Amino acid sequence: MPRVDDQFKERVFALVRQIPQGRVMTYGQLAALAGAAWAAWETGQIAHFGDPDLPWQRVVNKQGGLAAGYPDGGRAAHKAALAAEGYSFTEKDGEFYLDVATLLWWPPGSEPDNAAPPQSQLL
DNA sequence: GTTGTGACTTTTT
DNA sequence: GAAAAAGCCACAA
Repeated sequence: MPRVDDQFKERVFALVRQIPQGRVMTYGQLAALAGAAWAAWETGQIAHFGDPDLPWQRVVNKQGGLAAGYPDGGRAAHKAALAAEGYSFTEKDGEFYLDVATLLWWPPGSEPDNAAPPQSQLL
């Protein structure tokens, strides 16, 4: 029997799979929607080992930056994948950051009062 | 076959 | 500003 609930993992997969092109989500967001805002780290691990077929390229960190451990080149591959889909990001000191204030997407029915809270907690 | 460690972030103290 | 903690899964010895 699972220790907690495997639904956390499946929930993350479902969310990522529902991310429309042109939008992005954050690990903390997926974790929060899955019921574990403090397990954002696990979300990334599950992402890599759980279902590589999902568009994890649309998943970025809370800073709007790129995933550090992305396969095949890490951030470079991630940035290329985003650019290939028409994402607009800003380059900063050799790293690329997305405009989470604009590209951040929430699943239907789970949207907070503000589509993009500037500095408030996710929940 | 079993055990131990590493690893894409986020939050809190 | 910095450090530690927190759901896993996979690989190696």
